[in-house]
Amino acid sequence: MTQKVRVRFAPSPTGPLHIGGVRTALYNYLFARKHQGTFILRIEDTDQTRFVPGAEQYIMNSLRWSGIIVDEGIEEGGEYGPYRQSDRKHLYRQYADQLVETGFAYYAFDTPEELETMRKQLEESKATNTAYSPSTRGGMKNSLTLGEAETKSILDSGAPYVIRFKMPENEEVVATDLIRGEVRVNTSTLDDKVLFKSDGMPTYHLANVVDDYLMKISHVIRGEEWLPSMPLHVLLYRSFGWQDVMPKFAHLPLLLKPDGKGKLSKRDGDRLGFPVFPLQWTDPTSGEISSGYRESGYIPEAFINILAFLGWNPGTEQELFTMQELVDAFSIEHIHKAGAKFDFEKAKWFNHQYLVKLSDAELAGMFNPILEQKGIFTTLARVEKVCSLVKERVNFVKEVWEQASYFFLAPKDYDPEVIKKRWKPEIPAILKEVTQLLDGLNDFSAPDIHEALHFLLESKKYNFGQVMNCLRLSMVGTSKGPDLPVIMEFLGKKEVIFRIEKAVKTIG
RNA sequence: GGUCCGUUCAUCUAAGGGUUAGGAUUCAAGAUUUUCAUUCUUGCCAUAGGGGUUCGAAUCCCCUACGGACUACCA
Repeated sequence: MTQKVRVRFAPSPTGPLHIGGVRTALYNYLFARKHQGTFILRIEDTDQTRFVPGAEQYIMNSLRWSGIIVDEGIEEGGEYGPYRQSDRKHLYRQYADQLVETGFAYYAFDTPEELETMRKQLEESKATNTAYSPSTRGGMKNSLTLGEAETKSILDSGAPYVIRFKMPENEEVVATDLIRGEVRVNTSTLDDKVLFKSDGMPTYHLANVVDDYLMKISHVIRGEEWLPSMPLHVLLYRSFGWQDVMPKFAHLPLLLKPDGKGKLSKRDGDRLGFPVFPLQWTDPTSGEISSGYRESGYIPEAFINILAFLGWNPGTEQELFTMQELVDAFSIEHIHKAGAKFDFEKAKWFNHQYLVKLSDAELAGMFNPILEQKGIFTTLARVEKVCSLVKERVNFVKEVWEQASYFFLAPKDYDPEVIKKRWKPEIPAILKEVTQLLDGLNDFSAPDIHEALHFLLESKKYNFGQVMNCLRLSMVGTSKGPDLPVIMEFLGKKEVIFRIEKAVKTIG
């Protein structure tokens, strides 16, 4: 790589960023870091009608939570700013003018109604290309058909106009995509795209090419939905005379809806049973709330790991990667060509792997607020102990409570299945013996409890599994959880005896 | 409709002319455990179809089917 790597993530702030967008940002970021390059965040807000308050901040917050660090952007600054296209408005006009002057673009004055009529007529006549194009522009109202004088007078009158790209006729455009190879398209299937809108703003196509040029972007890594416009962009670079510094293109496979059809979209919200947004989002107009990965209890590192593997793989059998490991392993060659469906089950597994790797103190720090919400205030040491005992059995922090409530509260009711299977008529008497035995222990520690229990049950030849399970039922309310003596040590002698007596009284 | 892109287990994917087509998740069974979970072992499950090229094809070529994207003065 001779040229310095500069890549950009260029979302449009029309709502919350969904996970496909985060993945695009991630791949750009990994590529930049891998090559000691620069990762730029550029906001593409040239469509004023689709402005959504809060969306821009949401995008920046999402990247930050994900651990994707922006080098140049609105908040970070940089030599190539501003990084919001609406703040660059004054820049684009001259480039559109340049193309008109050099004959690569022209003015068009057709009204929306006239365009609609043209399309209808073309459809009826079964034309293969129903667009504003070399074959149709001759019948429309534009500077090509009206002549210089009339064009000038319309322009001077202040009438609305757009600037369109003058698509060459019947020319084969060859463009190279780093993931898919050469893509060939004949310009006769393309159209005279609007470059500059009547509201004074550029369209995506113009702004994108101009900004990538001005910001010295080396690689354009974006979603596959842009593949069809790559030929147009290549032609724009050529028309500007920038072909020598044109960035390389890589079009990422799409993230698909898991239930089958189509690319994942913002509207999928929570319909599929999992979040499509990194952070929770409240729609500013409807007030509708969409859940986020952060609020659902995903660990950011796990979230990134999951996303990284949707469309890319390291070529080895390693699956758990830190961000730095992803940077080291990443390469565009290993990006898969086909779209990927999100696998919710595997996402849970990933989160479990990261949750288990958390230290007890870290997990306790995340679980303690939930405990306090339940009205339980205890020492951090005890919370850590509980976390260490249950973390293997949960996928999310919020599940810790379900697995650990009995450490803090005596069971209210007892699993009828377990009662039916284990609670025999002789049990209350045996538990009475157990109570006396435990009461006599000086050191109420797990090893001592363990030893005493074994001694009693073996010497009296009691059914080990039966008694232990009833004891567990008394402590936990069902047959689950870690080693029983460990639970009992945690609860303490007084509470243990209380729970045994309560169970005997309740179950009978 | 047109243009372009794609297609390996249910899902994410490996194998870039020669492997019993590998791994992971899910699911099932077993082991371990007083229980549940973890863990470990085992199992089930795939090259869309058809033609070529080749000694040999998941891999290269063509056709078909299916899927997707795009086709706005949206990005």
